[in-house]
Amino acid sequence: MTASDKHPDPAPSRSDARALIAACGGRVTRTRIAVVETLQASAHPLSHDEVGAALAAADIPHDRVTLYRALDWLVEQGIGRRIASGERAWRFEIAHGEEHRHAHFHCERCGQIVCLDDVPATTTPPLPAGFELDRAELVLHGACADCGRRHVQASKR
Amino acid sequence: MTASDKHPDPAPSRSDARALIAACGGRVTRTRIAVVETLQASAHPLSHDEVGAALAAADIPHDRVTLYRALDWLVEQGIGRRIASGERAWRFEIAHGEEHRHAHFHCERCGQIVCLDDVPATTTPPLPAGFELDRAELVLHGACADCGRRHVQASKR
DNA sequence: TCACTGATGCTACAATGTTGCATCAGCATC
DNA sequence: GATGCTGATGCAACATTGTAGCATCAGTGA
Repeated sequence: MTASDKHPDPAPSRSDARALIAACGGRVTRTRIAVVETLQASAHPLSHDEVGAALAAADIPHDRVTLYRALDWLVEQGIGRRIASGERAWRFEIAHGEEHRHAHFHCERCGQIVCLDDVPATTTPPLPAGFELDRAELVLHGACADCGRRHVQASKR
Repeated sequence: MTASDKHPDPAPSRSDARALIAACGGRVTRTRIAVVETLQASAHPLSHDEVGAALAAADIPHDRVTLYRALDWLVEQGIGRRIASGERAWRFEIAHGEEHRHAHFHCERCGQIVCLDDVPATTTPPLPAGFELDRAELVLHGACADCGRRHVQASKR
């Protein structure tokens, strides 16, 4: 993986993950460190399953339920963010503060989720009286560059 | 249910539902008619489960799988629209054309989804090169008027 | 090193959605 | 109105995603 694959904001490192977790008052465990590092190293939000696969690839033993709980804990602490991708499963990414809340693009051909760092998800729409806005989620659906290209080529044949 | 509870656009009626289904070349069946009428009569998107409950209340026999297939078919034909509410289950509403595509509000206290007819979901954001936009989904999360009020009252005590 | 307690790793279960297949019923035709 | 074709239905089984309960393990402070 190259630097350009990574999220632009933080330079992920083992000590960063440990510090991040410890700062929240949680225990610094193998699973949590690995989950944070996996999310930090990914350019796009990962599903629970993808995080699990990454841990397995790194030979880090883990349990499905523990992973759910670790991800939930990260979201609860504000370290992580949960995204409804439009598919059934949640996806998770590292939170970079409210001001960095961005829209996501969901490719309906390959299922990939891409962060649109330039497209803010925060809006101040006219809500009915009495409604309180907590956060906005903007998900764009379509075809990513790779899939769109493949589709054009296929239809040309 | 009063008129103000209903979606503003079409005046739902049995013949409407039949015509809508027949116009797509599909067979006009008991289940499909009931599903279309249920969605038309609702002011907000319904989950599969809620549609099933409505059919049960109307004494219309139906199967869970048939309901899934009927809803899928409606979406496929452009009669219905599928919404990822942020919870695990899909929700469905009657589609009123692309120009009526609107944002939705998800109340995190009562789980209700409200259509924000005045807030368009369509945007033309700056996408990376090669990306093709199909549709945008904007979901706002927070507390609806009822829940927000209850919360304020509870915290005053 | 020890004790406390939060985190983990099991099993079991719930909710939501899908697949395969035999049967039924809508619709066109006669 | 009777008939046949085929799409729609109903049922059982299964897949995926997420949650609950509980015994055990391990991080952390003393």
